[in-house]
Amino acid sequence: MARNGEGTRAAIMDAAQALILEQGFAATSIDRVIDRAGVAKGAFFYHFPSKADLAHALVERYARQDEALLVDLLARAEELSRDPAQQVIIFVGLMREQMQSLGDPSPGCLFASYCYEAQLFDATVHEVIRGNLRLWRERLAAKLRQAAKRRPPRLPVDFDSVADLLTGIIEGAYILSRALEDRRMLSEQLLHYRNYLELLFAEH
Amino acid sequence: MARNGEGTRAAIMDAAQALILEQGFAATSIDRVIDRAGVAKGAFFYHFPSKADLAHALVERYARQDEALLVDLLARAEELSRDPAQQVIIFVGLMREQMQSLGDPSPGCLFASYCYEAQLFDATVHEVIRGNLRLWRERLAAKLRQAAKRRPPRLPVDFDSVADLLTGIIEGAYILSRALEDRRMLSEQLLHYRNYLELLFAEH
DNA sequence: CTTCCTGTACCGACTGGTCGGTTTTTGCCT
DNA sequence: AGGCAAAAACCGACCAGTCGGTACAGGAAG
Repeated sequence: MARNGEGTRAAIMDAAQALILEQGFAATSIDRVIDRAGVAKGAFFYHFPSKADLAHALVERYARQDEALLVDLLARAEELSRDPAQQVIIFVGLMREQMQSLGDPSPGCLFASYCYEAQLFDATVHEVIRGNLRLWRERLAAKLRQAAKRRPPRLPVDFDSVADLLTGIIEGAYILSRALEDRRMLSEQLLHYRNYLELLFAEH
Repeated sequence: MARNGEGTRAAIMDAAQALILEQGFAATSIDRVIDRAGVAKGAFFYHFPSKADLAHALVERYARQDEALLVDLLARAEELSRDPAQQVIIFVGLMREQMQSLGDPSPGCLFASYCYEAQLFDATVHEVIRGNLRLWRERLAAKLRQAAKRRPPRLPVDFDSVADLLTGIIEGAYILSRALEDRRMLSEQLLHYRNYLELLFAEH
């Protein structure tokens, strides 16, 4: 490995992802990516055969980080309580912590960015996104079903749908936080999801 | 007015909006817009001085339709019940009807599309979006405050934030419905918002 | 005559992508 | 230890095509 292969590759991907979240994939030219990353054009096409391959590499990396976050927070929540309902509520709290620790740049989700430029990406890219969304649904819905066994919810709900609601609220809050330039949006909106669960699984 | 000025203008805007929701603003070239609209390039630049002006005209039209929908559904909800809490719940139900009546193309919100290509638009465009989001917040929060006077919520909540939750859930559901190719997402997710309100304002 | 368009030809800037060549690191031979 | 070729990592000029936008002559409808 001459020089710093992985480092350069990561620098290109970091620059590209930041630019894509600011202005979308189509408007993010390779020239601007390599300018921001501080590398030449040859370096880009050494690491990525085409711009489409960059898109694919980015969504796969993002999906891996996303899955790792899910697994990590879920494991921590499971250690902090024995009650499944409490575990989900704690999980939401940990997500709020996570969201608040995000840096200055207006936050955004690469999945959502891709979804609003859907036609630019091939089926394999969309399959990565779909797979991750289904993973969140499955993991959370399983917990919710456990919770419902101990204490039936006060309203009849589809647990897959309640699980989807969390990711939906997060995606929606990203958009609101960008449009209204209010970074507290994420944690405020997640609080309502927590409220909803608490009311659903309230005793009596 | 020779020929059909407003008709051509609308045809261009319809074609552009459809393309933008499929692939984003940057990837939507003027050539493809006029091709889809069935007009010549001269016609485009007769109606719009630049592509940026098209973006502005589109967001303003979308905002007007959005505001009209809000006012209409709210008025209908107010006629269907005297209780403010019930009015909001009915309003959510009317929104679900509205969402289900949307046509075949995977639905999306122009505001969200613009937000994920934020840097391509000037401040006036973003101000239109912000204004509309704030309008929804104000109108809904006012209703929620009325509801809270009659029956205090079971959990302490910020009503502006609860109002934002509705738009947030809708935006999130748009993304989920696109990513998972499931058109029922919109109405399912809105049902949870309704549940949340019912639990918040439940008697006893 | 004005308004609303068509059609085509054109411009400079920028796009994704190619390519020949250069530098750096590594593994191997002596 | 020193030398050396090959592979890996990178550079930057260059290409064909597309982009937003201009220009303008002409035609159809009110």
